[in-house]
Amino acid sequence: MNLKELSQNLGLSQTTVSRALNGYPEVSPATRARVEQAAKAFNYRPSTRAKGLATGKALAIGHVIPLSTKHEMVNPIFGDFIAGAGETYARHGYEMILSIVADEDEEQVYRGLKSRRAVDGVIVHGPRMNDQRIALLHDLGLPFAVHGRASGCTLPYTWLDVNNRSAFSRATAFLYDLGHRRIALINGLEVMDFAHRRREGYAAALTERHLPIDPALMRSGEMTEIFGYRSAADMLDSKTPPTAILCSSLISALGARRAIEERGLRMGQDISVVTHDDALSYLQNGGDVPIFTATRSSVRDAGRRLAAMLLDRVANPQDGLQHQLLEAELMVGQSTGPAPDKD
Amino acid sequence: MNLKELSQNLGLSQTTVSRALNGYPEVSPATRARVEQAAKAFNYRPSTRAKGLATGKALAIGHVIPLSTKHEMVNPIFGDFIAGAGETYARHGYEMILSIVADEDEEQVYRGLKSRRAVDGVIVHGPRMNDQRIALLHDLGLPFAVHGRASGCTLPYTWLDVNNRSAFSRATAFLYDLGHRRIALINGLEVMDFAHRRREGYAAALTERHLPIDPALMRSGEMTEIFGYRSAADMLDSKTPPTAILCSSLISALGARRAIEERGLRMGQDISVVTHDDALSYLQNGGDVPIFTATRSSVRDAGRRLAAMLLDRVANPQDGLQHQLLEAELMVGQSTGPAPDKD
DNA sequence: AATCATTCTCAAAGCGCTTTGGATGACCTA
DNA sequence: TAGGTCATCCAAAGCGCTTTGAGAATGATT
Repeated sequence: MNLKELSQNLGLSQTTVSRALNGYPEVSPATRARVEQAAKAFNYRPSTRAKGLATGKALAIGHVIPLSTKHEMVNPIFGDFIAGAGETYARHGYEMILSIVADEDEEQVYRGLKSRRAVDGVIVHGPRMNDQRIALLHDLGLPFAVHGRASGCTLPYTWLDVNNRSAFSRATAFLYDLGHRRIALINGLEVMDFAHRRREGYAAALTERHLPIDPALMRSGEMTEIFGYRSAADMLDSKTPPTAILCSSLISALGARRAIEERGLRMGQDISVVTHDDALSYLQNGGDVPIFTATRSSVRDAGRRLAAMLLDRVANPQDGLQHQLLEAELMVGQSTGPAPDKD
Repeated sequence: MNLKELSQNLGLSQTTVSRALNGYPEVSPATRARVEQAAKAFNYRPSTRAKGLATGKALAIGHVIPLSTKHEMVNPIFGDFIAGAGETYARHGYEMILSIVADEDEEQVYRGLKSRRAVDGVIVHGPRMNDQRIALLHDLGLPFAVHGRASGCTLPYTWLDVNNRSAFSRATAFLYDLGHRRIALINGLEVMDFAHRRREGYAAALTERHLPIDPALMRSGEMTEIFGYRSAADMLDSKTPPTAILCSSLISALGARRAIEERGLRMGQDISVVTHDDALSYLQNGGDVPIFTATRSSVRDAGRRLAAMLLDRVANPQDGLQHQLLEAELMVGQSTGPAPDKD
């Protein structure tokens, strides 16, 4: 069923039917009702392509997901983020177009989306330090919004980020207050902006408290279970092991816990662990009482919000750029406790 | 830059330029080269929408991801599956359109994709037993391909599946051969077809070996870490604990391992564990030597293949339906060993 | 009864592409 | 020279929608 058939069916012109369906005022309520009813009955929906051609809008938002080139790894948080964004798009009649792409092809993908006029805007995932994508999108004139920020980029842009710096500095302070003095950091890849900020927060909190920044207590890598395990095992086996560990992800925290328990240590007593928790649907941090003490911020909620910000930008390009900085909650669970006595 | 501008620029008609770009024979090689060069120089790409309108193809494939209604959970395997499918689409100039949707809205989403002519076909994720989506898509006349199968559906359809039944029956046999007689199953939700088949394979292997099927040794639920932990803990604490555990996912296997180690048991000696491993990029089963003995099948590869099958179906609707049944590898790792002596 | 404002409705153009059905020469053949 | 083939290229229609610029119909006003 297309517009033509529908309008013939109703004995009206295409114009009238189109206007009735799109809420224009120059249609009588009676006619509008009749049209809407028929549209429903015939399950009529305007062709996205035709509508897009006519209006010049694509009614679609692109998500370009970078593939970590090293391990061809898809960041596991993106499922939840996208679920959140999808909710927003569904509500606004937008489609989500997904490209998963290796770093070296990214520029071509953005250019393609632009020149094929396939999307009205894009979401930038996983920003790195000095991310060149921001300048590229600026040049292309393609509206975009960034999930996170890119330290070192001077250009203004729309973003939504968790306050990673403050989250990790608070977590470090929390451990300090429990008496911990050797606090380790098992971080994500520090070319990623979020990981860089987390380290800054961690380091700042240590420095404020006149604690040394010890490279032996810092690890950075892709946040897998095995990376968490190896990093923790390695540090725990050293001559001066940490009494507390700060993890960048629940997945690597699971690995850290394994290393801890494997050594006969009890998490929350012998060793404290704090992790960041993205509140992923398939990786819940325990039930009512969290297992891990965590800095928590829902990535799904971030998806909802950032998508809304981008749609807003697309609809009102003249408005100023929006930013949202979300504070993570520090939730105390069973994985932290006072530092054990030294002796 | 659009076709009109490009052709004016070249002093050719739109027809010729279009033909040159689309590989039609009635264009001289010289002209074609000139056109291609200019297209590259101006970074011209035909508008997807206009092309779609003119050809009647959408040049897009829809992926409808069901949201597990209970916990609003996005299946963690879908990231890798989609990465694989995306590779195929990129190679063929197709776009991927994603909808993440709660069960109750699924029908509307499929109808919408069809009536808006937004996609040429869809991939069905996470088929359940007697899945009604298959009949729906059949009725709608929307080409589709299923990742998995739906037991109970009599209609023919294109699918790609891991041989879950044989994988789990082989894994069970493997444990039996090691001397295990009390083998537990920590399965996914058994409304999901894959989980159903895994249980069948498990049960069949037990029955063949004249072992009883003990409901006390079987758990079914969403495959989270905590579910694996609780299920394993529960069974290990019973009067007659299992000596081996079969897990449906690496994530729940991690939980099971935690329960095992928490009880001072050694995995691979006191308790054996076999898990299914989807070879997810962010959840690797150890390095060179797998940690878990596992039935392994790359879900990313499945994405690549199924996408290719669907594109083939879209391009050649008259051809017969394709099916692919992949056998999982049984990889022996460190988590299995002979059953401990009874005495 | 004539005029005007107000609703409501319509025909047709246009969005950027593909594709049909020629048209135009150039080059042979007889 | 006329007729026939090719090899190239083109004008225009059409895909399904929105939107412009008007045209009828209605009712109110003079």
